[in-house]
Amino acid sequence: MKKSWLIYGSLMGFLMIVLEVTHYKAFVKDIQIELFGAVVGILFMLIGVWLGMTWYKKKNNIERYDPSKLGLSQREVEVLELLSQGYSNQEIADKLFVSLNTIKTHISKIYQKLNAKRRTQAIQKARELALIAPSSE
Amino acid sequence: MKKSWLIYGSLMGFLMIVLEVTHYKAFVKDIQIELFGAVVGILFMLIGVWLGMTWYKKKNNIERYDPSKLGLSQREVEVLELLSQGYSNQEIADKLFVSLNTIKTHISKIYQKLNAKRRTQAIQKARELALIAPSSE
DNA sequence: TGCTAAATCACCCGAAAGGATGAAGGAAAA
DNA sequence: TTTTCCTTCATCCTTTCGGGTGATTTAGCA
Repeated sequence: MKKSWLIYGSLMGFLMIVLEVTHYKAFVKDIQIELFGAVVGILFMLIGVWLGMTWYKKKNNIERYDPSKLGLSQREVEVLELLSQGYSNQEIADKLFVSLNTIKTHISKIYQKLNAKRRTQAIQKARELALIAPSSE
Repeated sequence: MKKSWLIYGSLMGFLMIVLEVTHYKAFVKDIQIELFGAVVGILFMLIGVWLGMTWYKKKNNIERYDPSKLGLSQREVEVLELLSQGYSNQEIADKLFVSLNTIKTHISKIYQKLNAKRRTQAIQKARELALIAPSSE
């Protein structure tokens, strides 16, 4: 996080200098403003592309969390796994030999801990955090 | 593929106009060239970030099963994608600028075609068939 | 040009899911 | 031995989902 901002800052600083130089040259040598705009545009576009790719890469390279670091208990992970496999609450309850209410309680806590509002969102987050099998079937 | 280029093209066209206007104003009202450069830079930076993320996303997308082989329409795949990203029907409707009922209809057909009973099951099956991104954000 | 599929939207109704809250037994830790 | 957490279960209530059905418009195809 901090590192990317350092790089970003450095680049911005560097660009300011470049802009200054370009700016004066543009004035002194009477270079057309369109060319100036084009150069600036291309430069920033390139930086933008690089930044975009870097950020996206980082975003998708989240470290695999230990379920316990999120406060998820074994049972909750178990439920989460079945949840992500497309089972209904009732089916999960049957599989784990507990009541429907129990499953609902577990799932409620899973939502809190994963900061999810829906089961599909919980699946999504669990997948991002690699809490569940990559493409479990 | 073609769609992204359309968007890109449109944006470029739009920006050309913006640049033209900015350009003339810069001349007429004697706005400083630094401001012009900054505006151009920020605009292209934004586009660049967007492009970078989009391209990187595409690059990392494994080939997907042909949705048409399952009889899934483009729109249905689109809905399926959002579905798998954890959005509620209402949210999907808002994102696609259609009514909730429309989304429900789409989803019903998706279930039929994927032979799913629940949205979580649809996600599961779509993932198995690689109809959707492996770990789409 | 009539047929078909896609996309859109609506209404009704029951099922499933989710939120809030409380409670109780047991195990582990402080 | 308190305290804390996990697991279990419950009730009440609201929201979301999903099934069924039907309708309209538009675009492509035969």
